[in-house]
Amino acid sequence: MNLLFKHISSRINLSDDEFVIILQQFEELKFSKNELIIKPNQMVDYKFFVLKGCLRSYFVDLSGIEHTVQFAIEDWWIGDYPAYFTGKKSILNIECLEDCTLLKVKKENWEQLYKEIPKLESYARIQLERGLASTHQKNINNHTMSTREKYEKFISSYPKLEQRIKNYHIASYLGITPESLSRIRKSILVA
Amino acid sequence: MNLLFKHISSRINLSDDEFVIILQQFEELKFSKNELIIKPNQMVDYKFFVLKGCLRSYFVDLSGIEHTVQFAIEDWWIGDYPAYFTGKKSILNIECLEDCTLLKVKKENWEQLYKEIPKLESYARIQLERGLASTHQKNINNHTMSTREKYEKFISSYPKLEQRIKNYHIASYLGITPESLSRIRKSILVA
DNA sequence: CGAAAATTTGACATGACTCAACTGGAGTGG
DNA sequence: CCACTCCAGTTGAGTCATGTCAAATTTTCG
Repeated sequence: MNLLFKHISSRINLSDDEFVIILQQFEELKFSKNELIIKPNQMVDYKFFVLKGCLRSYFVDLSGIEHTVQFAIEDWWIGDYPAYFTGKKSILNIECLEDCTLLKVKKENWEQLYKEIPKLESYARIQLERGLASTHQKNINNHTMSTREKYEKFISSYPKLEQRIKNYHIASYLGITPESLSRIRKSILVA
Repeated sequence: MNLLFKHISSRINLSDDEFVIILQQFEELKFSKNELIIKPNQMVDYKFFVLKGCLRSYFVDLSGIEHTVQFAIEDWWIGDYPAYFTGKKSILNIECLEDCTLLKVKKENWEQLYKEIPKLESYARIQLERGLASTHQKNINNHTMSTREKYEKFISSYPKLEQRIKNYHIASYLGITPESLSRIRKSILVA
């Protein structure tokens, strides 16, 4: 079964016919490992659903340091949401960490679907609510947990991700240096 | 003009009649300074719109330290969103920092309104999108900026808030101790 | 096998924390 | 009007986690 159908119909009731209408607005694209599917300073009026592969979004600060914002694997949405939602130029890079197969949809087409299939706006709202709740939780964890605890939480929350991702990307996601992560990993092994 | 009408109609077109229907689902409540309008471990199937006053939401970690998540003044929504969206028990306290006048709406009534006034779901989605975009931005700032820069950004972004709020609440929002904030303020004065 | 990439280790610097003490202002009661 | 208390904010000293920079080691992959 199509991963996107599964994803949407796990949140709202969706007929096969309706899904056909939805899928018509999507474009299936393949990208190679290391390719950047979004670069900073672009108009980003589209977002992606991952059918296969692994990606990360990150931004580069003034010192040239990369900060990973999000990872995505099969069954996840990914995009430059600040840009997508506000219409401003992109600030993120989105990079394929593996060869990827993605479904791309333009914002205007996606929002047009709200009119044809109103309950799709409920799906969108539910997704946003979950995103906001999890971002809130992540913020809370950021303030509450030690770096070590954040790392342990990350690998226990996303065991599938951890195996597919370099440690320095995890470090960049946790907001620490690879050296610090290495020391934390060592201290966990010893204990 | 009613602040809530102004808020909604700045995002979507809204007739007076429709607003009457919406307002019927709200309850106006007054609270005193220092009152907690939400405490942890409650069911929170409602949220608030601020007509007057100043509030903050915060949680208490295992060490007993308070972490301020959000401030709200006139024209802002506030609630325990993780609890509201997920249906789980609350984790936040929401405290009145001044005497407050609030509009309360229950989740089920609010969502019922989506059926009567479908474009209200667009309003909800737009609010969520902005919330998510600003939370993303806040996360980015957290990783990019020094504590001093975060403080300077806070007071320049919310000059009205700063005057109404104790420094130790700002410190708690920035995730630092009041002592550290004091030292940062001193270093800014000297420079 | 050999080169490049990823990870680990060491030495030192730094920013924030903790804990304790002190300052200054607002409000209160004698 | 003064003494007292409370609260917010400031200051000082010592500690610790993480950063930086450089080098060594291990892993990956053509």
